[in-house]
Amino acid sequence: MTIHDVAAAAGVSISTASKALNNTGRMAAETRERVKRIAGEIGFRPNALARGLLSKRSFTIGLLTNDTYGRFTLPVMAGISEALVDHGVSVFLCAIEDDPALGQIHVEAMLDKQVDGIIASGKRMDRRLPVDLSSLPVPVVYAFTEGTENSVTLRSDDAQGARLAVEWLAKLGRRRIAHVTGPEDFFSVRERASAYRDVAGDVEPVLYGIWAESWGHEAVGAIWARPGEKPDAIFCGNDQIARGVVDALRERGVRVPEDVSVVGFDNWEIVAAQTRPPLTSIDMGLKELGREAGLTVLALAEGRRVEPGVRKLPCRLVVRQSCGGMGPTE
Amino acid sequence: MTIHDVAAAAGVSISTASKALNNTGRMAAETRERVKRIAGEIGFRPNALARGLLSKRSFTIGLLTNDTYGRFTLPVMAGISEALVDHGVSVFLCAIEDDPALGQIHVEAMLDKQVDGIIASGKRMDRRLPVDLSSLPVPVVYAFTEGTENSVTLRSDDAQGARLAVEWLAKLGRRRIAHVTGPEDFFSVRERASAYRDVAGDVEPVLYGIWAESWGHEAVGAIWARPGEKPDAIFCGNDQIARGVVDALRERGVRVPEDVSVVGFDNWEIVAAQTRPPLTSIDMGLKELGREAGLTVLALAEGRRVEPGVRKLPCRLVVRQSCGGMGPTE
DNA sequence: TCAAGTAGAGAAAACCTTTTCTCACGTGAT
DNA sequence: ATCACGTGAGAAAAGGTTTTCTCTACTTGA
Repeated sequence: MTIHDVAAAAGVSISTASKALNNTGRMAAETRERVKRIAGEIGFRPNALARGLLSKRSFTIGLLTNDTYGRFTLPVMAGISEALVDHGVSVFLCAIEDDPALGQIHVEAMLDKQVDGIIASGKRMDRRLPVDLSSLPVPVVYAFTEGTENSVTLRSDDAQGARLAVEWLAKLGRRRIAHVTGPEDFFSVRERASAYRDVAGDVEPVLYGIWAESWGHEAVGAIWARPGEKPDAIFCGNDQIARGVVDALRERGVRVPEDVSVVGFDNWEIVAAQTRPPLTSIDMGLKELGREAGLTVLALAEGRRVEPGVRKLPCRLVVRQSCGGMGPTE
Repeated sequence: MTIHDVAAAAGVSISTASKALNNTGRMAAETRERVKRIAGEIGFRPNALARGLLSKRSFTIGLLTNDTYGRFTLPVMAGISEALVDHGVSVFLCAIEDDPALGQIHVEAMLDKQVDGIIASGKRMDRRLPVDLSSLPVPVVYAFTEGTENSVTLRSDDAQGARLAVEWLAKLGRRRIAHVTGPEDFFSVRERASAYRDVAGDVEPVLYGIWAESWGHEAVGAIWARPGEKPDAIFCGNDQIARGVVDALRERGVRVPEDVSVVGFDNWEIVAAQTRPPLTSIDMGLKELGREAGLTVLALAEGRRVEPGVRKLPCRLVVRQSCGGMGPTE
């Protein structure tokens, strides 16, 4: 089923068939219509390989990630795919763990297949993928992972997200807002903590730990073991910690949200929705991040110029029940 | 950087260069070596599009899924990729939600790109993808989703998995084993329940509900509200339910695993490992499933014959701490 | 010394599509 | 009647690779 068959069936030459189908060239309107109709009838679909060979565009991009869980990559992937499917672009997903050799293999396989571009993603914004993408013959966009000098990098605005959370708590009348978060060596952690400090002041401490429920438990233990006034809100570094915090509070007889409001970060449905009460959380908009990354790499592939540098996309607050209050006012 | 360049640099014709690089044809060993060396030096990599155009093999396959979360698809994907990367095959991931139109678009895009085959996967083994793959010009393998008549379908052996769980509980001395599981209209649920019944007998009931922690809570409430003897073990339909069960038991002062052993299903790290105590669970071996699916579709693509029908892959028990006892004896 | 055979290497076709160039024919103007 | 021009359509090249066929020159055996 090639364009030869279409041409033969329509009684025209291959070139005429091609021009008819692509709406190019000059020809009688009747001819064009006839070719199109016949192509439709016999179900002709052009071979993308042949087309790509000539046009230097394969309508294919690669998504490289070391995020095994897919916690971050999957929403990003969904966004990319959603944005690009309309442009006829398909996406190679390459999970490379943290193996440089595997990364190299995948990158080479993609280059051989003439991908129009590569999006690099990861599980942590301040770490590089274990493979050098800085001098590839195709454009590269970094999404949710550290990019190289002069590259296009997309990330969520953690500071803005943190502010959103703390301001929401403040708006609900909370004054003693604590912050329980992940390891301090994460850039996101420092950024969120700093924004938290700006809005919440010095009333309560920042507790650094690990990204686990158990740490949320522990942190509540530590705070409530302390003499003096207790916090009336806890802003958590992610939803898992928040879940640990909520569970620990409940076990200790502290009511959420009546006595203490809790906000999580990530809006990881599976955690946030299953917590009792369900968590109000900050959504990093990973799908939008993916969409932007997809459109950006496409623009670069088409030769359009894109300003290099880091672009931060806004987070948004998702209100559930762990804070009390009504929906967001904005 | 094409084979032209290699030929020119080596002072041979294109055909000789090609034959040298592919270890085909007749030529002086010295010539072959020289061409190879030069190709390596100038970093020549053959254009897969041109190669595919001729060979009718694109070394590309598609993974179609409607599993948005990626809970099931991601491990399957990892297995596929792991198995196929050695063969130079890259994988298009297409998330089609439950949208037939979107599915159609993705399938057509993949066919245009001349994929060598398609693997269909889903979030539920007894449901079809919302797109008909029964008469495609490329081989199709179904993994963790219902296939069509005469297709190759891979699934996990839920009955065997359930037996594994219940036998483990029995081996630990548990005699009153209850089963709290998901909606009865799931095939897996019925299969697991039936295997449970075979091994555990009629001592305790099967409680059907939904796939959520809250149902685990509720179920414990219902069981403990009942007069008479309580179960000494609960086999749960998935890890989320198991987590709800464990939490509910703890809240009620029932000790896990001392008083009641709990086994989950899915071995979803993020749930199983964060539960207190961490869940012993049944792993469906999704990565192996993916690996098998990958190798199978590759075999079909290469024209090798594969027996159609349903192939069940074994589950395995992953021991953590929610049952007591030591590691598995087998 | 000549015929037959073989090793080594190149020419050309094929894969499928797009695009540029060329050509034939008909129309309108002079 | 001749010229210029526009219209419609086909021929051919290009893209990068593989594969089959062809050709030359040399080796071997008689």
